[in-house]
Amino acid sequence: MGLSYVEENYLKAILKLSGVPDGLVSTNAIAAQLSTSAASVTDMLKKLSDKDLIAYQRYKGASLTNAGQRIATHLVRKHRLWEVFLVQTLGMTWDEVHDIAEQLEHIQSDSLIDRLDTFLEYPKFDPHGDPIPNAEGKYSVRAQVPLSKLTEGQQGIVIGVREDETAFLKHLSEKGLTPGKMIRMLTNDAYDHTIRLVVDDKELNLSGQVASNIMIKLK
Amino acid sequence: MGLSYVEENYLKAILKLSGVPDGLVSTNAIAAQLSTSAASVTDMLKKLSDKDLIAYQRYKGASLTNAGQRIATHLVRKHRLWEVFLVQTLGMTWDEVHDIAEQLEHIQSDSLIDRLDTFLEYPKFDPHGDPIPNAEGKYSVRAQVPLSKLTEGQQGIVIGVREDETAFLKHLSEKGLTPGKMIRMLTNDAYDHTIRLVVDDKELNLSGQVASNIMIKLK
DNA sequence: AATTAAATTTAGACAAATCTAAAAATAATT
DNA sequence: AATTATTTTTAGATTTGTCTAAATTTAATT
Repeated sequence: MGLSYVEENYLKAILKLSGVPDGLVSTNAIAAQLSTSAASVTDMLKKLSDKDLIAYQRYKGASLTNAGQRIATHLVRKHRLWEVFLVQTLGMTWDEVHDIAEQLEHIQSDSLIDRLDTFLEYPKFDPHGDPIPNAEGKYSVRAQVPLSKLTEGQQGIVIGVREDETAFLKHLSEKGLTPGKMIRMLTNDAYDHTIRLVVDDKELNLSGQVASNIMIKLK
Repeated sequence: MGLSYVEENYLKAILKLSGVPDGLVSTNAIAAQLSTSAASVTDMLKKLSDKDLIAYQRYKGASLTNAGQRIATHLVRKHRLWEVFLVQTLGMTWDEVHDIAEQLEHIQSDSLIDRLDTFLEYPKFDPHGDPIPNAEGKYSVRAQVPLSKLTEGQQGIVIGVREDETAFLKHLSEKGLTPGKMIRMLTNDAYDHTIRLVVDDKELNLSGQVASNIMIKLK
């Protein structure tokens, strides 16, 4: 028997939050990520622990087991392959595909995903610039740096963003900051974290906050 | 707020069973269709009736309201468009797509379905030969007759089947009876309902039961 | 028409996933 | 170290969809 939609979302959330400190993800962090209550998270952590998909200790936090990581990574693979399909094959825009892929990632069929991968010609990155794990769960890497780290005069290409909120992506689209765009840094003020840059021969201001979520491949 | 996965399946089941008598679908018929208990069906019928998606009278049966029919027809449209995608674009076989489409039909995004329809170039029939409702819910019709009605010497093309059980479809695939195939009737015994016909220059026997579920377009 | 059979509904219970409010454990501050 | 604040867990209730068993209604038979 497979996992429920909900269980899968918990595993994905834990994977997403696993980047931090010692790999232990807190109850509150998961609750925030999934917009649910801490009490609900505790219940589910027990359940996933019983299934040996996470290692969990009361009051300490949780981390994925190998089995849990395999499942979560496969979900990421499916999500990102579907995003490529939606943008590349169906012509949707960059900022409207996340919520649909969030549904499509739960479709159960390995044969379907293998064939989709083949049809799309084995893409390595999704439309937001994030790497797509292969069938064995391995990621490709690409040298990238947050836009906020660039110094005056440096140039590069937008390859992706770290957030996937629709509002944020729409905001960037309106400014012309979509993957593939060439940019050049004009001023990057170290004190008030305000940034000024050039895209498509137009000058643009950004907050340091926003800039730290835009990933650049240096030229 | 949209409907749940389960509610959608009930509406689809009622639509599927609506062909019969006076359009009233019985509790037991729905229970059999969905492999659930009659008691569960009764509960759900009340719920769908409260939402004005079906007209329901205790002990009498249920029928779809206009609103319910619209939703159910849209589900059928999504299911069949996805089947075309799976076969035509991803190269899956005729007999393995039903269960996957059963999941995909619940994905919520009108924009996605419109674009899929465009990408597939507005197909009118799915790989099993069933008509695909357009965005307004209208079906195309195609003159067709069950294989069991053909008389000796008549020829035609297989355009679809009535069943969608994987085992049944696999059985037909093995015999070479897939949509598009030209067939010619040899003998159709009115008494023991046994049929003999030619496909791909090979002779074949079929039971009347099986033949009545294979639809033919006469030449 | 009375009885039997079948279909349908009600009653009560259960599992999954969620919530709020209160209790317990851990972390931070004075 | 003692107190306060934060985080996490427990307790108990709720919703959705399901089930079995019993009661009721409708249909079929004798």
